[in-house]
Amino acid sequence: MRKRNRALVIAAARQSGQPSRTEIAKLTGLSHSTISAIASGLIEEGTMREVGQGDAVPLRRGRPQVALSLNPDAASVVCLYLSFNSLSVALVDYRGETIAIRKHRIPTLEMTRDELLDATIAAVRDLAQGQRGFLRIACAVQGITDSAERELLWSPITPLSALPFGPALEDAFGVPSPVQNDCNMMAVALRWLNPERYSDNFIAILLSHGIGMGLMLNGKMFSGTRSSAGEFGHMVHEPGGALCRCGRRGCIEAYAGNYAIWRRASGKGPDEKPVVDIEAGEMEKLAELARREEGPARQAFREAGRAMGYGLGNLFALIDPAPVAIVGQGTAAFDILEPEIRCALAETAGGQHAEAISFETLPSATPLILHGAAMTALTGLDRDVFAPGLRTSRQAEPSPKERSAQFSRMA
Amino acid sequence: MRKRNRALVIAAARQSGQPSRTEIAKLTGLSHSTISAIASGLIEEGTMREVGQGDAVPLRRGRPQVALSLNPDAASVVCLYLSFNSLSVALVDYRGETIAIRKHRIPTLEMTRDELLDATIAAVRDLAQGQRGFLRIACAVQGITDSAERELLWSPITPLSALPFGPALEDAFGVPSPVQNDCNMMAVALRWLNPERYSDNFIAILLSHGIGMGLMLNGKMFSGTRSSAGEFGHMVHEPGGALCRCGRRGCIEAYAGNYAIWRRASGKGPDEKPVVDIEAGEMEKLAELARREEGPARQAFREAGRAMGYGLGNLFALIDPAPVAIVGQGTAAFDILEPEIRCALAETAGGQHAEAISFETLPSATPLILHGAAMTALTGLDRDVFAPGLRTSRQAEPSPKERSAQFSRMA
DNA sequence: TTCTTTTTTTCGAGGCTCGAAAAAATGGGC
DNA sequence: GCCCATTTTTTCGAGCCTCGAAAAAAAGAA
Repeated sequence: MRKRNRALVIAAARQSGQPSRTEIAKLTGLSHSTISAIASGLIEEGTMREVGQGDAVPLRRGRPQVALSLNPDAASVVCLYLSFNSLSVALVDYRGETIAIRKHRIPTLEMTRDELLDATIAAVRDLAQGQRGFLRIACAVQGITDSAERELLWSPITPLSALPFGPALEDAFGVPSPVQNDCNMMAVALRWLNPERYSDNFIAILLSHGIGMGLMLNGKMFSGTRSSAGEFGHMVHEPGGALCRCGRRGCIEAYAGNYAIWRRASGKGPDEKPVVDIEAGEMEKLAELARREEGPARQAFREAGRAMGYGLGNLFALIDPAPVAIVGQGTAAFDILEPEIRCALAETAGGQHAEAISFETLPSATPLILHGAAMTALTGLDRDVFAPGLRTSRQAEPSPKERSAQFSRMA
Repeated sequence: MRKRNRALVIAAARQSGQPSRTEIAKLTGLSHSTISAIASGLIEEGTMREVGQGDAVPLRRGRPQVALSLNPDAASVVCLYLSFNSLSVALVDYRGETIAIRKHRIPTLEMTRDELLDATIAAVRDLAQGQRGFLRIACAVQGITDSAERELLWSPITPLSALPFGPALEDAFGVPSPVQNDCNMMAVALRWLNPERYSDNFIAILLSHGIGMGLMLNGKMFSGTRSSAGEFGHMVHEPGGALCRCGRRGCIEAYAGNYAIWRRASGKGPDEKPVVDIEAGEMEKLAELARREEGPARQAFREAGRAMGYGLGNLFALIDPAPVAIVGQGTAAFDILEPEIRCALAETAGGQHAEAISFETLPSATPLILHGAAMTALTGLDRDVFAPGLRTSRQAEPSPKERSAQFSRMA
């Protein structure tokens, strides 16, 4: 009970930055006395800090509020993002501020299993050198991860499969190191950055060489039952259709991924093997061409939009319209895609209110993904370290407790 | 806190029928003292009852366990199921045992708004006449309901829309009367009947004239954000394809619903307007024909299976394989459909482990739906009446509490 | 009849939250 | 410059709740 409320207070502080005790009381709905007790506990153990007047000096009568803040030195975490030819790492303090950030270019496609694992370990070691010990690593990766958040099951960035980043990092640094899908991290970040718009149900789509998606349902990240990642890009748009990077046919990605648009715009057939990478500039040129005149480029974007529109329609048929965030390099051409998307959407069951569906575009994905990973790591830390005992889901518990959980879910 | 544990105890009792205090303690994970206190409270207020030795007389030493049971007279609820030309009502006691059940044949397609509402009211009145007052009505309907569970937004059983069954029943009987999708009720029932197989993530598909689906995700019924009902049947299988009952084209239902199979098997074109109803015997004849020889009937079932397979594949691409229950008249031909479904599934991203996906068929839907509605009503009763104060989601609360909820979701 | 065993109840300790009241810290007005 | 009004924060006691230990109850076994 206390644990839950501690967690509540920490979450409130993390969200609002420098709240006073009174603000926390309002935010959490707990009484002033309770907040006072919890806050003094947190301060005493060094999790929180009083930081004087905060920013705004209120010119009101009465005892001034004293701003609280999570103690940046209470802990730090490392977050990293592994994508095609790129590895980003960041060190983040307990408040969520980035202390250091670094980006490495590595040839992921050609690297062996051990080279990939060692590269991530080296990147973390390099970043954290001389820093006080961090307590957790959050690893965001492009591709499908397992639901235990231990390894990368499959990824377009490497021909290898089942890469155990989680155990490797845990062995190297001795701290919990969950591995999660990059698009899920995007969704987590969006929720922190704009809780008004992105609250309990929304969709984050990453548009670049391939297509990924993160789904927030009922206020929780939805990761499937076994593996993670809603494979929106690999829903079938046309049974038996264009060749996809995944080897199957007719996937949405095989129409709307960069490689697909490029393939179509270059007049190549839908059976042509997808190319590995396309420069952002190249895509921009295609978009420019499509904006200027009728032709294969415009047609390519049209088909891309159509595939996405039907896919979204199918998604909405299942889960109902919700705010959509479109993230990544592909947003640069979203002005061309959007009319086609809406047009296809309107033809589907999910698109009944197609015009009401709201898209937001965010061009840069990496900062978002790192931020999501950081928040995931920090809330994990809160759960495990600063307010333990709450929801120890994966702990080996005696069956009574599990049963209890089952009943509480039913009730 | 007490409220939560009371709810836990009630849920445990409802699930296991006649548990002793010791069993409840095991099941809920609470201590014996707590159970003792809660149980005596529940018994005193008449919610629970001691029922002596229960069924099995244990031939062990020691003080014998005394079996508890929910008091059947503590309350009763009415559940009803409105489907094409049919209205079923049942009166259920607080234990969940059916006291009375009745089925009416009504021409839903031709009835006016008021006739439909009055028919449901009359059916409830007729059933409950002379019985002690019931405390809740649960209304399962074929079609799309709103997320507030007030009305039937759209349904294949009537050309009318936005039928306010909830308010109408509440006005007539003065008790809460949520309206929910029939397939969701199926899913709820499956979870009660077979929690081993149907636990936190599974899919219930109703196969008959049309196609419906209920989705259990993360242990909760997933109903979209605005309306309810995962419209699996109206996901697009072939963009611009066969004409569907809903007026759109290419929906899964337009290939796999009874009317679609019948249309294809009779050699009619995919643009032919769907017929309103087909006798079960007629469908059985078609299935027989398809089993016997190559021809349009077999081809029709093939295409039906293919549409379902791709649809399931797309679904699994998003939410990962989970147990599937296939319910309703259409299961009679599932032996013909299954190979095709698996074959199409294997071509999709969601079908990577197609052979591992498990289907269970249950021919009769109505009892399942009524049972689900009954359980929904009873757990609603538990929440509102027998353990109030827990999660009063829709109550007008001061914003602090809502905020609090927001934070707790983030943490 | 007495002993064992098992279930259920009782009792007291320890936590937790909350409301009310007190204490602290400031601006405003004279 | 002093006192009052106002607002925030802390303190204190009441009231719940859960739990463990011990006691009581209710059988079978010897």
